[in-house]
Amino acid sequence: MTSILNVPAANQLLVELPEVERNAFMAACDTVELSFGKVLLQPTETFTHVYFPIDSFISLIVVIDTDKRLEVAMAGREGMLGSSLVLGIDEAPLLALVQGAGSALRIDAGAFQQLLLSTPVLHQRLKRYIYVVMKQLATSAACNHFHRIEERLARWLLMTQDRAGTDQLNLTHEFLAMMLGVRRAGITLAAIALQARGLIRYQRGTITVLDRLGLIEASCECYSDDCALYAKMLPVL
Amino acid sequence: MTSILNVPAANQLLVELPEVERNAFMAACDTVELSFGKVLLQPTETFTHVYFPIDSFISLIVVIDTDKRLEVAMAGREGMLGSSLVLGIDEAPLLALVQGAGSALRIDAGAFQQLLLSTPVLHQRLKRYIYVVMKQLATSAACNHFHRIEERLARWLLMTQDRAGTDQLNLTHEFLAMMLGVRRAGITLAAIALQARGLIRYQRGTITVLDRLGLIEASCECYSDDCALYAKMLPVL
DNA sequence: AGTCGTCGGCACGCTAGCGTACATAGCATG
DNA sequence: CATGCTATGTACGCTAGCGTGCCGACGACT
Repeated sequence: MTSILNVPAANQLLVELPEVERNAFMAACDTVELSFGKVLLQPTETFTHVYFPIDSFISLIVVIDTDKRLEVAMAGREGMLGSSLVLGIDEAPLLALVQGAGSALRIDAGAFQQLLLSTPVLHQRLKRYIYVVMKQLATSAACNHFHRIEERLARWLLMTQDRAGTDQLNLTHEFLAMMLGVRRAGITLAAIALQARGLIRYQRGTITVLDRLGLIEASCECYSDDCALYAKMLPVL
Repeated sequence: MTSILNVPAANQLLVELPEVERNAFMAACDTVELSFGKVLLQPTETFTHVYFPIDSFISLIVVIDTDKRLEVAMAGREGMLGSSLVLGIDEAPLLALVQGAGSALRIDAGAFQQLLLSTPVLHQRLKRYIYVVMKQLATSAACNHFHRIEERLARWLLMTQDRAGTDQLNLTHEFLAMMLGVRRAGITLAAIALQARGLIRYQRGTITVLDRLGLIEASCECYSDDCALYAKMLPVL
């Protein structure tokens, strides 16, 4: 268990807060464990809590027609689930699915909105985060449209690796297919190609990143662009 | 020229403001004419002004690789250009292109941020607008990925018609191709199909919507979904 | 009236990815 | 060790859309 003092630093949005804000935040939150596959929110559901992942991460998914799904954003230690509440809206826009098990800081939705009134630094930082997410959503739209499965897969693996903090990822082709909105067989082909290039290795539900730099080259620009934007808007001081 | 009293009602985000807020707003803004094709902002450029279209409308476009472009959002009388400033960020995330000539209310970026401090109703309304845009960006991502050109074209024409307020649209296939991120020839085929179904008629740069309801049926759900969300989050009282 | 640039129709072969189906192989479980 | 489930490999024909290039038609402008 992480010590109380370190916890706020574990989520990037919460680092470097002034003492007062940190204390107020810590008083209002608790730590929860998120288990893989858990649906935290269905679209249009009302937020009961806001989550700040520590070593867990969450997929945000657009659902069209039950069988047509597409991940459009990810929230791990660099982000949060519930940014709509920063805008004063308590309705979830997307399906939120726990994609990496682990812990997260959790705050009651009402308490969170209250808290924001007295924590201007945090508030400002979260607004910047929303901006980043918006731009990433726009980029994703173009990426999903223009880029090939192999590039998109590479990008997705990198994003996941960043959030999982390990080069071993527990993922099936089936799952990846849902995330990227493509056929399972399409993922298999792309994965074979990436493996042949020596960038990843995988077997029965486990993918290992072997060559991160190579994978970055194999991915579309969108990955680096996203990273650059985040670093620019939400620098870790 | 629209009368001063009516102007605030001309943009949907500005309707039903309390007297005080309306006056403060009117004092800070002026009316400008936007001409077709004008680039109001390049991505990463700094906002100098915020625009609230009256009968003009603006395309927000993701640019990847110069020749790969995709419209991801539209701002007409129902929206605004510069919502990032509501989040305190003065950087434009996307390319903003005037797609329909007409007039718009314009405010200096700094004055706008000042104004928001004393106009809570407007501020809240704009935050709701940002939420709507975010959800629309996510929907667009899925739409561009899953839906066929013909459906997307139908949707796009409907969205444009709503903002143009006329059933005659001045659009070339070339332009539409850029908006949807597809080939010009792809648009031609889709347009032929829609015309054959009696939903539209067109000739040399002009498209006329003949059967709006039919066009809604021909479009993907995304159109109605977007409309429904807007109506729910930003009702015109 | 003639000229010329723009707009739209169309056709070519090509690629990515689809839907589906079936076969193999790893792993857990009894 | 046998069984059975699940993950992966692969193959089939098919479709949407691509890149390109060419042609005709419209219409603005001299």
